[in-house]
Amino acid sequence: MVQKPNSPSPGSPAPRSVPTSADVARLAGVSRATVSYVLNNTSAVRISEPTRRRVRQAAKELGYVPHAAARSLRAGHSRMVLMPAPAVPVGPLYSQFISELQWALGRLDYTVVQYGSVGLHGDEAVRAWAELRPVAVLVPGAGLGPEGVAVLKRAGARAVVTLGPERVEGAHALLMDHTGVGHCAGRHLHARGRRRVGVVVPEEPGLEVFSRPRLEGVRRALSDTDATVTGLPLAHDEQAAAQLAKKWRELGLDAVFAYNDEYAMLLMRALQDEGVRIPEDTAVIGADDLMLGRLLRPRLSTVHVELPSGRDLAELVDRAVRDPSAAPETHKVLGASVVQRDSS
Amino acid sequence: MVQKPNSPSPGSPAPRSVPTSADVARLAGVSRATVSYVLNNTSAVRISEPTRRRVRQAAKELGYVPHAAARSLRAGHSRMVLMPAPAVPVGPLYSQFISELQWALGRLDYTVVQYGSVGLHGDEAVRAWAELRPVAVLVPGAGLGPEGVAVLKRAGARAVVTLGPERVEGAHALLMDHTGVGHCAGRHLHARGRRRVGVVVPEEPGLEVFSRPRLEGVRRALSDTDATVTGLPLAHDEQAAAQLAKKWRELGLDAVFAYNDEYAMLLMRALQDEGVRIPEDTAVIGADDLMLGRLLRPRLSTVHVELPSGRDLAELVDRAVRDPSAAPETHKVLGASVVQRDSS
DNA sequence: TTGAAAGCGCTACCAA
DNA sequence: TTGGTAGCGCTTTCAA
Repeated sequence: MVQKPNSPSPGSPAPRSVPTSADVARLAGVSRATVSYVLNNTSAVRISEPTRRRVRQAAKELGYVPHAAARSLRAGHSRMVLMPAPAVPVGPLYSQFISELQWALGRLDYTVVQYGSVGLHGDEAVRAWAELRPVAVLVPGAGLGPEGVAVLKRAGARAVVTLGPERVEGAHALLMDHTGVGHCAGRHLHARGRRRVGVVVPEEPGLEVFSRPRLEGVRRALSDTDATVTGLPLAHDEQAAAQLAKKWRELGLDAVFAYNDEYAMLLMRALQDEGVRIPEDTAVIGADDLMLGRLLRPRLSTVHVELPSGRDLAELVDRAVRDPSAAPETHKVLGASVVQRDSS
Repeated sequence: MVQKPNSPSPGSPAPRSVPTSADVARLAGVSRATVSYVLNNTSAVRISEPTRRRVRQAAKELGYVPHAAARSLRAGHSRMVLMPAPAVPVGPLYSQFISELQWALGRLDYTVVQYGSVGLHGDEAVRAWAELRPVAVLVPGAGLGPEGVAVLKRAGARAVVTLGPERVEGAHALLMDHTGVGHCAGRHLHARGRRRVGVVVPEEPGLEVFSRPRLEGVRRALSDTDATVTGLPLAHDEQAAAQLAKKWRELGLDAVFAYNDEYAMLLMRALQDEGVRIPEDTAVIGADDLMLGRLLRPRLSTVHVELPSGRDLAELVDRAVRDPSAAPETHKVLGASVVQRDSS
């Protein structure tokens, strides 16, 4: 390891070691305490203007940047909000939600960090998050159990919020109940007189969290009726769609809920190529209300999904951090409503 | 602030303070050093099996999780690779690239962290990153200058890699030259006999980094020909597209490069609604080779863009971290090739 | 107005 | 085989 040179040779771009507040103090001819006071604008202490200038000058000269880890170690807490980064490419809706959330939390002076936990699983992942001692953890999807929540809290997390299908003991919950999406679609198709309903279930791994409840929602919507529900596994791939379309007539379905707009587009094209008329022979409805649905012909009916606003979640987090002892809040946050166009 | 209780009342879920290695040591009846040895499997030191068991048992009992900040403070370095999280929702290609990269770096025992720098700008952002003392920083897009690189390096970053349009002094570069994408498209359209070429330029903020070079690339491809190039500002919005389509004939264009497949779909639909025949009246080509292009009719020609593999970038990072003194590498990594289908 | 020093949690050196 | 302890960089109390 490189020794810290007391007097770095000036001019040469040698790999000098990282300047600390002690270096700044030395250069400015003051103590480390004074440096801290000046750079943090500590109001409880009056520092003369000339001293301030000297310190700031020295800091700039050395390119001093404080060490966040040391700071939060000393402080005993940080303002880091941790979110595991989703492993699967998730849609534009969610991306926008994240951006909004980051912005809102930033305004409340939190730092949002997405942690790449691609390789890790369950316990391991939770421990890795806990090591960072975040003040709050936002966990999308399922996979976090009550033990996980306990680990995080014991590691000092003042708020744990799950964004997923169900409550988890000890954590705040933004209930994103995707059965509602399916339910909506199912009711709609039934109301349009359809009785043999197919439901696309993506084969891509990682999407089960959404696809299973959406299918279940359709089932539930139609359980007390004479309609039938058929799950249709489908890869996001032209060939797979063509294959499915080929045996469409023998499936005898008169409607399909296509998981989301992208799968709907895929399937619709395949069906049209196969001569299936939409919506006469088969009604199609997607979900997520993406732009592309409006551009298809016939225009794609869809289930509009309303995510919570990033601002609201940010406020929940802030509230929870300020009063960790408050009872966990549970909010149902997934609005679902049908946007009928021409495909159903 | 809560005082650390020496004997936490058992049973009650009171907000006990976070257990430290000292707590584990106390409970196991050993020293902190021994705890560290056991939990880190330090091979240089032999600890008896009974002691190991006692330590591990105590750690589990307390739910002990080491404090990453303290550890890396002590160690003088971390294995955190920092990436600013993109502010604008970026496509599936990029998302997948990130996932792959995270996975690959994870295998090399790095921890990837996406830092939400939505509110921050330039200098501020760089300082915020530097405070975390990452061992490497990967910066997508433009916006990082040589001074920024210097700040990061002075803060101990052993590697700085830019993923953007141009080299930055002192940093490794993955040159993603989007002029190549436009150039490809321009050449293709010219070869197909088109001479009055429109180029869609998204109005959405944040996309200029890509759209400007793509336009420039078309310009360059056609600069020595008799063809003309017209920039076409367009919002990602049905109405805007309809408006543009309405005045299409007076624009007198016989071809358009639509920035990417999504804008291409948008524009194509508007043109078709306006009775413009594709490709007879106007050839259309998109970019990014998304699935949706294959589903359009006519099938959409596109510029296939080849991002670098996550594994390659991970290896570059690792190499750079191991030998920070090595000269910065520069790689051109944006493959671009036309996929001709039926729209051009 | 400024400085000396303690201590956050951890690891690694040296001594026992 | 184990323990004592210094010290990473920072903030903050207490004293001067």
